[in-house]
Amino acid sequence: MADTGTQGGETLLFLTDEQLRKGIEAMFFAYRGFTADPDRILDKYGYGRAHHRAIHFINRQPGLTVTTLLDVLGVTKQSLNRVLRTMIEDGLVESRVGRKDKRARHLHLTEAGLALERELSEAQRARMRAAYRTAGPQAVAGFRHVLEAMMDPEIRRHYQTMKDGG
Amino acid sequence: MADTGTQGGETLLFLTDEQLRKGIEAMFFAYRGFTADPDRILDKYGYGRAHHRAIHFINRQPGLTVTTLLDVLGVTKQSLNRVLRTMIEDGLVESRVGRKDKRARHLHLTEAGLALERELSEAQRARMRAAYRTAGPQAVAGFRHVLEAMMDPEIRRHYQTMKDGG
DNA sequence: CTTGGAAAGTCAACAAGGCTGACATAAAAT
DNA sequence: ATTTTATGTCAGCCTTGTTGACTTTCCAAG
Repeated sequence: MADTGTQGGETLLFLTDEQLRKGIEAMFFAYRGFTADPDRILDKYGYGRAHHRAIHFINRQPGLTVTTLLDVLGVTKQSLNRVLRTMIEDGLVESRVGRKDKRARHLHLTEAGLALERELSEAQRARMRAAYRTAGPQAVAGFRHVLEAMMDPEIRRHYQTMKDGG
Repeated sequence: MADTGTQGGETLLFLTDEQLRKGIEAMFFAYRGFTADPDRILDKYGYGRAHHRAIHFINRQPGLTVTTLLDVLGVTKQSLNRVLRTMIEDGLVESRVGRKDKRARHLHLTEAGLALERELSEAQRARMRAAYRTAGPQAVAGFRHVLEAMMDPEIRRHYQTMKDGG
């Protein structure tokens, strides 16, 4: 392997403005690909990305409260409530009153919600899987490492918390 | 180094659904970080992400036509025209009638436009640079590799074209 | 020279999904 | 008893995406 390591000399080539610009464009274009497949599916059902994000995290952490979800998504409660309400009305999401704290609402996906989650995440994972396969395990490790370093510290907490199935 | 290579056995751990899910969340959270700094700057001037994207690609390829930009950004001309018009009125962007083909409009940043571009891209590159530095050159190569594999083929063309300063 | 069609721009209308502010209710905490 | 927290809701605003219809300009082919 070529030594692109960290010791000396012309070793920081990867930090040139041009390299950084390419990284920025890569993020922009890749994110488009990342959302393309789910967007098409969501469209069929009259939903949008906001619904997808909510579904994703409710599935990830069933029973989480509205406040927790708000925190993870980083939007206002009015904004979240709009998408949550439609999904509850449509029978994709169930909102259960807390046993201990009766103010809290715990969110769960219904069978229909789980079905949509699977359809969405299968499409998204298929693309991710293809990219991973093309790039190889070492690249995947690097990918994750850079993305993690790019997050805001507060957000990184959410990410890592869910690592172990918080 | 631990062998995470491609030969056999438990070697495809990185393709488990759980690993793929983590990659998906990493993209989501990292993209938030990626746009956070420019968003704050844009807000000061009353612009949005759409303006940033236009500025980025006009700077990248000065003199490009509206149609080309439309193609790169993947939005409708009505949508692009709205942000372009405000930036032309505000004196950030200049639209020059083509010499050969007088229908075509060639877009350039003015001094003011270049100044905003610098402000935006410096902020974005600073974050990128920090992430790159933390992760190291090998990780950066992997990062770029996975992102590239994640793009739609048609989009990847744009990306690679601009690699050499199209 | 006429005409077909591409490039660009504009107007109108609409939708998703962000935002703020104000306010209501229930329940927990002090 | 009072304050704080969690949730939900109403109203209104903004950005940025969409479609559809239409005009002007002008290159290029016939």
